[in-house]
Amino acid sequence: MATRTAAQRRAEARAEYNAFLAACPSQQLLARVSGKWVTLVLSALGSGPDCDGDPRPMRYSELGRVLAGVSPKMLSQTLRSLERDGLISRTATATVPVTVTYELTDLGLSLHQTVRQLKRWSETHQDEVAAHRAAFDAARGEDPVPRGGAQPEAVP
Amino acid sequence: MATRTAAQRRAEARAEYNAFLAACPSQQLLARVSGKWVTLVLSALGSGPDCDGDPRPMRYSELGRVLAGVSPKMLSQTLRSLERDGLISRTATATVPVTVTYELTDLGLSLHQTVRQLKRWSETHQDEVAAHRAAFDAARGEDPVPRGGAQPEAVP
DNA sequence: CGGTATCCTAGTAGATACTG
DNA sequence: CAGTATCTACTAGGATACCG
Repeated sequence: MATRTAAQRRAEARAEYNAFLAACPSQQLLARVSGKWVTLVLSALGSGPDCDGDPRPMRYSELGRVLAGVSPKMLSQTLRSLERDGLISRTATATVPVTVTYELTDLGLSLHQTVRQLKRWSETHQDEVAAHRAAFDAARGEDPVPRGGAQPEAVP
Repeated sequence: MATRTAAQRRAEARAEYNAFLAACPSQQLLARVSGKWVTLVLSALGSGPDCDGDPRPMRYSELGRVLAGVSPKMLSQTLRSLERDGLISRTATATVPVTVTYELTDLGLSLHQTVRQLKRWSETHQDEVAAHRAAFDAARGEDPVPRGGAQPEAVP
């Protein structure tokens, strides 16, 4: 029969939607960039260790020092995924001990520029957001007036 | 004594770094924007249900229909966090049944513009990334030459 | 030095059911 | 219609130990 429950209809819709989400370039980019260390690696390679210089290649251990507290696993994983997407290039020199450097590609550099735009927005508006957030929290804490939805019941 | 293990030093560094990360506006923004439904809500409110119109207010259930497959919980949660940050505004009209509409604020609109920049980048470069990715995977699959690190052992 | 392999935890997304 | 409450599942992130 053609009758479906709401849950079934949602499940079907979700199945279709997954294809859309998977195909949607901006969602993919967000998934790539939203990793905890991705933007930090990008910044380090794009603006030097001091975050306000020129792009330059860096070694694995140097990145590990700049991104304080990163575990070897996450650093490896992040670098590998960025390399996979052609955003950074990896160069191994057969010295002893082996020397490996990472560097932004042109593609990675262009992404870094775009991310800087986002960074600029957040720097410009961070206090606005903070103010809204504080106001919102204060309103909910001190004046819990019902806003149409259910409100947590006060002590009887 | 002042001697610390590598793990202890990393832990300390991480503790300091957390403050930096928490304070870093761009990281905060990314955390805010990288939620699965955040950008979709932003797009829906910023470009209409067809994703290529003008910004206009939408109702809860309308958003639920446009963002196919979203559960009421996630929709609520996403809308609430966006409202908290002052990116959208919520308006409840005391009709029966109650009518609630959501709308981008100026702040939310400006963020939407910025996110569109990111979207543009991903649309421009998505095939480059895909090509790199394919090449990388092919190289690893067909020519597993050791690149300095350990390679997964073949069957003995 | 530059990683990989293994195990573990904690936060986030989703299903389901219920309320004003 | 517009949510809230509760439970479960998944996976990103991290600690640890070890190899080339």
